[in-house]
Amino acid sequence: MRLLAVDGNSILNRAFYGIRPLTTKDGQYTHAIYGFLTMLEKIKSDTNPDAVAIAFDLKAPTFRHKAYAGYKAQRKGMPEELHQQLQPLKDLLTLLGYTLVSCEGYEADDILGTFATVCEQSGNECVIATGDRDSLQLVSKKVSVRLAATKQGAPTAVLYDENKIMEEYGVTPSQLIDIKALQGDSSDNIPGVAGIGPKGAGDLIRRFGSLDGVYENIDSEYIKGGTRNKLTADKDNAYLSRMLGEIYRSVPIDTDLESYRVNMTEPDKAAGFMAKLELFKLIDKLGLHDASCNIVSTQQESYQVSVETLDADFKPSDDSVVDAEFSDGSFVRFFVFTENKIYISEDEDVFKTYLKDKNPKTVYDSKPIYAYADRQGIDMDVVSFDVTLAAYLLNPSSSDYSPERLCAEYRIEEPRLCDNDTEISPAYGALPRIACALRREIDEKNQHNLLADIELPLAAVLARMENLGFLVDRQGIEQYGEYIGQMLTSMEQSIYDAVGYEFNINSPKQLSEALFEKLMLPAKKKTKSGYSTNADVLEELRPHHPVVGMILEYRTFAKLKSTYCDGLLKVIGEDGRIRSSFNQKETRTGRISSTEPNLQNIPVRTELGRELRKFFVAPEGCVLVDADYSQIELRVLADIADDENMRNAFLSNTDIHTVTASQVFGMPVDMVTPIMRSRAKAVNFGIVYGIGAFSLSKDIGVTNREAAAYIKSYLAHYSGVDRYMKNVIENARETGYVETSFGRRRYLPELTASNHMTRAFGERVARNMPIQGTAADIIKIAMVRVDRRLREEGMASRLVLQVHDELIVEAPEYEAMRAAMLLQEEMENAVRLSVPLTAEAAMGKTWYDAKS
DNA sequence: CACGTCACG
DNA sequence: ACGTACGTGACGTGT
Repeated sequence: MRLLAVDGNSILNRAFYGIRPLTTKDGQYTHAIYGFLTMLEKIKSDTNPDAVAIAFDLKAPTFRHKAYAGYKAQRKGMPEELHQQLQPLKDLLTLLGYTLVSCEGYEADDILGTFATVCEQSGNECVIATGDRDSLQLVSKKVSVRLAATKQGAPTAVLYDENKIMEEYGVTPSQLIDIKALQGDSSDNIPGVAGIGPKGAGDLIRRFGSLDGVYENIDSEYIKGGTRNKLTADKDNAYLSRMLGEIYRSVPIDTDLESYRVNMTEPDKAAGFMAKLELFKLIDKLGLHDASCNIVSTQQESYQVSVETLDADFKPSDDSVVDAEFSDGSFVRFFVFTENKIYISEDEDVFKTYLKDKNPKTVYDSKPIYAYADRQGIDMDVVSFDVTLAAYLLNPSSSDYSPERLCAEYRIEEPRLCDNDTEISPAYGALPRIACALRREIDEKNQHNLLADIELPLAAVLARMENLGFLVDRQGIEQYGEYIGQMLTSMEQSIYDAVGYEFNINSPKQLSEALFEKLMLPAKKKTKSGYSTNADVLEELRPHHPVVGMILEYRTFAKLKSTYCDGLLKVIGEDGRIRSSFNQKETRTGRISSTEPNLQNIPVRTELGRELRKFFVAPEGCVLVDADYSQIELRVLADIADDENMRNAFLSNTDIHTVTASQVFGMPVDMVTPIMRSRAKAVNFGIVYGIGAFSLSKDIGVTNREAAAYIKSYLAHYSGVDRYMKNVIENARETGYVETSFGRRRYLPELTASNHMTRAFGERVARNMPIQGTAADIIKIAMVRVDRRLREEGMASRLVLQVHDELIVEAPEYEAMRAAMLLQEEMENAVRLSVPLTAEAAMGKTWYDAKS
């Protein structure tokens, strides 16, 4: 038979460092477990073993059989993020039916060596799975090694047999031990012979066959004087190293291969265990998906739901959930999920009646339903519950709010569906239970108001904005694009001339060849795959060569052409309007995002780019009304941090950056120079983002030291902000999350990481999210109110776009002034903070003109 | 599909 | 000793 012998610790290590970190909601790391099992599956499918043994080291200190006290004593303990995955992995492997092998005083590779020997002697085959090349010495006719590695997240396992080793090293497997005896291995504390490296050691062993052979021929003409002296001086070390490097092969373990057959007795438990670790992909991969639902609800009886056609009107019961299916915006069918039944109906009139009904509605996903109602001219009430929005509030870091995922996450059983002649997934049958669980958790976390007063009504507003779209001037964009295109062609030529040959300027790879190899410009910053050519770097290089400026200009033009001209032209509707999607469940801070196209990043900072906004227009007889908050994030900060100085700055209505400059530089407001103001402005931004002196110094071009002094002075003068920044992190460490003034949460497992970078990132997020998130809450409230008032007051003006601190309304000329007043009023009064909120409104025929 | 780059708040 | 501000989305290149 064929035994697969796995070096558990080695594979776990490879998985841990080879895959990007992943945690459950509460911060338990799981990526090494995930990586281990995908690797194991990969090797199993490559080798098709009859039995599997998984070897683990026992707890340190493991001195194995060698009487060498220093051996591995300096090896660092494993990081906490890895350690916390070890026991769960072992438990899971056991549940999956694998036999684990450990032995006091021996390391995993000794156990592998023992299996290799036993198989060899009994005429069985042994495949060793490890990430450690040391085990290559075990290879023989009957024993092969699968060397595990992760290539960009995907597991690979290269086969090493005798031929492959000869090909790669030019020696036999056992000669590898002799090579290592000479070259040593600092990571394993194997000394070797000082001054002999991999090359020398390989040459010697290939020539003389073994360590003994080398020393027998120590005086031969083939060994040069210098090498001879080194070998003689370290002879004892060489033989000690040989002993240390040789894997032990007689560990007292069960060597009856029959007892290592894989035997999973409780697949349900195994799947449940993985569900707890939120390793849902893995459950699928191991073919355990259905089973998982049965265990995750251990207390409940397995239940079934029947699927029926809805044949009459219905009054949805309190605990039913509705979902609807549309195709190109047209109604297809809708579902009513109750505890025991799923009703399906293709009757559009029944659905419309339901929408018009005043009963409370619990739906799976409300936005498409609002959008449909809006298109049908149905004035439907705000729903009372939306499953996906509730799930988003409970964990905005998730990227999947499907019923399948929610079932697994909230340990809710997926029912068995009877008479199911639709393609609907069984998890939908659990929607009533999911909704029930989410309601309870929303209440527990005090997020009911956030859901009911902000997110639920906002979904309807977004749906209407999506339906309406933003009118554009197609011809204008086309002409602008043609001009940009002509400019690009001529710039392209100038760049080729300046560099001396033609290449693809859009390729960072080819561009860096041109700049750093052909033109020999000094490279400043590296990326993963080469030298960076980003705008910061090019800006520094500008004085070195005239082509650099041309490339920078080329880049801005290329961006305008591809993303904005070509990109926008592709998505203009037949009626000349562009309809973006607004995603309410995307960001971890509570902002909304805009896609296909993204209308939240239309250029504004440079004049040429800003011109594009002239093609975002109001229809005949209408104008655009645009209002944006002034310094909303800093006002929120002043409020949240309860900082008296900053509050007073806003109360006195003086320019915040000027006030900050006067605080930081210690001088009266009227002595502040433009340079000081602009530096203070950068500090204000930096503070909101979680600041570091290094980045600040780079941003404003002062020394690290000066930047640090600015920050210090800032925090000394804004002591409330200083206090807040300290408190918010401390709090987040205790509770595991941060939250906005309105109770929107973000969990921060990063704060417990042992990696400095990761933890520092967590801390910056902790400082930033409550600020950015509260600002997001505020403008959402404003949107709900603006939309409500426009409709209640019978006005024809409508919201068309939100850009984080800016709202745009399309208004008939006759009511434009009124819309502008309404907009500004609702934005400023959306909430009451300890500082005033101000919004500036302006109007014009185009977005360009309507920006104040 | 990942990466580098760059557009916005 | 490490790498360097928060949050997004789209495009082109290259594996």
